[in-house]
Amino acid sequence: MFSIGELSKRTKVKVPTIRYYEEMGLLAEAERTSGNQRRYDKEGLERLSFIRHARDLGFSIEAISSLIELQDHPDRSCEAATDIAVSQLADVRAKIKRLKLLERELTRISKGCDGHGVSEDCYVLASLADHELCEREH
Amino acid sequence: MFSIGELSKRTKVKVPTIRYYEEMGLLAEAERTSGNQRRYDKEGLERLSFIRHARDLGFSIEAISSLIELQDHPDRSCEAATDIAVSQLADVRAKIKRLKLLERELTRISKGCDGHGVSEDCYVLASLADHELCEREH
DNA sequence: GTAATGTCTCTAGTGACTAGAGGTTCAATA
DNA sequence: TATTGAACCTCTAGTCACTAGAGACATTAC
Repeated sequence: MFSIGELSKRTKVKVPTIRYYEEMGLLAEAERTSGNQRRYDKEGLERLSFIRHARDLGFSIEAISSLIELQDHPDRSCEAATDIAVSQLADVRAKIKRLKLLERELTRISKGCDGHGVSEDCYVLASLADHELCEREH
Repeated sequence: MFSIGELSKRTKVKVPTIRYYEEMGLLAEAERTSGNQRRYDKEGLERLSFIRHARDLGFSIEAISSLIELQDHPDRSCEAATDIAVSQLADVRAKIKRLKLLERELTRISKGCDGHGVSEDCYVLASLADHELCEREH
């Protein structure tokens, strides 16, 4: 059994975040010492690692809730889990797509001014003021 | 002179968002009718278009504030403006990089399970539980 | 026994909005 | 001119996933 600080060190999840996950129902309520401090075991550690990893991959708290629910019922179909992963993947791909358009536009805009002039003639400011100056929709 | 609803239509920025921008100091306080309703002119329209475009490109409210400050002083050096744009570009590139790693990992994970089994054997869930199953850091 | 560190709960703040309540004003029609 | 209905006003609170800080209590090392 170890403290919340120890759990934090092992999982690299900050202490207040652990408490937050408990409040959100992602982590079961921890056992307490006689002095009301939380104590964790291997199971708590594994669950938090799971959450941490899923968060790192960009899953929402809600999605992680569903995944944990499935984990707790090993006999259920895992269709929902793959659905969540696939939708998360689609999300990531959409974000990449959009960011690439932005990158293109920002690169163009940045190159338009070397920063040595005055604001009145700045291509960066002009570009932002006038969408027409953009190469394409973004 | 036109109403906030009209401004909203022309810029595609929602009405409460316009009020929010005013509160944040991005938009000057609008003139009011005798009945206390906001009225805008061409200048307000142009400024909001500027904000909208910058937000679309992912600039933060704070960054936009600085850009507007520069816009209002046409004689100042525009170095700060190009700095902001360049740093925004770096930001976008960093995000793309990270998302590509995620995409790779999520693709691999998604392919590992067709969703027809039970949760106990699900590769998606196993991957999330065990970071070691990942190809690389993400 | 004491001191330092860790932990507790609670409230409030972050960014960029969005939603809703309850009331007022405007513009178009009868 | 009177009425209606849409648009507008302010204010508060909610979103997401935390993060920060205050003030009090517990644990651990010496």
